[in-house]
Amino acid sequence: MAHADNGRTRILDSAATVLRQKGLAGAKLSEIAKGAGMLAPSIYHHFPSKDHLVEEVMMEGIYHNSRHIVARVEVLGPDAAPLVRLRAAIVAHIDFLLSGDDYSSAVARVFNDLPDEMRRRVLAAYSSFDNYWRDLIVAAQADGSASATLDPTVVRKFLIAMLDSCSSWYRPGKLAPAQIAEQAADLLLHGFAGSSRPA
Amino acid sequence: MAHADNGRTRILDSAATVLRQKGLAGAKLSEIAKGAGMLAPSIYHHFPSKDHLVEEVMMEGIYHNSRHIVARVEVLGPDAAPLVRLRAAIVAHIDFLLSGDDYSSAVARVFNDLPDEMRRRVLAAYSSFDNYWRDLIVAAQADGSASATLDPTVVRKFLIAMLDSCSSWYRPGKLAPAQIAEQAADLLLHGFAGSSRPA
DNA sequence: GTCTATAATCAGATAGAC
DNA sequence: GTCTATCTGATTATAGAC
Repeated sequence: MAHADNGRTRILDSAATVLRQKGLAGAKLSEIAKGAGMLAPSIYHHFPSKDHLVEEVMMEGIYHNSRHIVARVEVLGPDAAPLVRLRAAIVAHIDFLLSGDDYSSAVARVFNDLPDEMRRRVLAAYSSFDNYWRDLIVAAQADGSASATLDPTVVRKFLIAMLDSCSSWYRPGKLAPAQIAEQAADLLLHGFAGSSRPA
Repeated sequence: MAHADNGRTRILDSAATVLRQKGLAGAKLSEIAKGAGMLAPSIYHHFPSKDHLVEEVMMEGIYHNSRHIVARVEVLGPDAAPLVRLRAAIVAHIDFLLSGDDYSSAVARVFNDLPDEMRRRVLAAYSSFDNYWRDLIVAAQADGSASATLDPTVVRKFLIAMLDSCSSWYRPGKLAPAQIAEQAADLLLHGFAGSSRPA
């Protein structure tokens, strides 16, 4: 299950790994092919172009990520307090990113470098998930447990940027992913100011 | 003063603009040259390679940015409360980024794509400025006005990632830079939770 | 389905005239 | 100091054998 052994999936897995590490322009087809145990031209038996391959990695990454986070939030049930749900989403997002999912890390790394038309399509696919974050944020404001003076869109942009940045600076050995996730949630929900914070 | 008219500076200005908009791989020498009113090979009269040119843009960007922020913080005087100084730094950083400085935006955009050796050098140049942020953070923790349970390094990474993200999603016409800056400072210092915040 | 050529393209870099 | 012309190298993509 971890490594599907058909060629197409091996190529996708390898592409996600290389894209995550090298970025869009740095991801050469020859290296992707090597990771899949074949040579570059063989990729064209499975994908019509590099762009198509990259786009499929992006779509997979979005799907992996959103499915994981939604599952971790919805297990709390719809009656959980909005802030509890939001915290769960934050922790799940970092957890997932740092637990090494190459697909979602690849999205975080190369999204801004995508060709315009492709970025539009990927963004469209992302929008339902974006709305999920937005709903979590707005729900907390609606029931009075979060600051209504903050713009929900700005909060979401800052939140996602902050969380996504982890994959570029996290190195195993110092803080564990779970600790970083807790710090992110504390910082976002309660802020840096204040000598202690509510439990 | 806005546009120095010697060739070398025109090339640097154009490179910063193109790097900011297109990223590292997307920034072609021909386009940089066009922005400077010349053709690609002429660049080599002023710079030995594209890498040298890019590195100089990065160094300028760091210098611009740090000088601006330090000035806006230090005008408060050393006796200002640490949190007041930190807030000033946050506001100044966003202000500067969104006010359209191409050099510092270029740094935020391409830093992660830089070749390894060059990224090390740029990071080294950045480290004194990094320490400046760190000192602001640690000072607030030391005098009890900020949470001591948060790791200063993690706070700094999250903070910078959040602020730098502005340049990729900000569009004139909605919230003004000053408003975004205020929201960033409120979110970071006081958090999203809480129905109101201290003045 | 993967391989060995090889084409087509493009961008960074160089040579040398003006 | 900038140009025209050209070289070099890398990379995506194709053709066709096995």
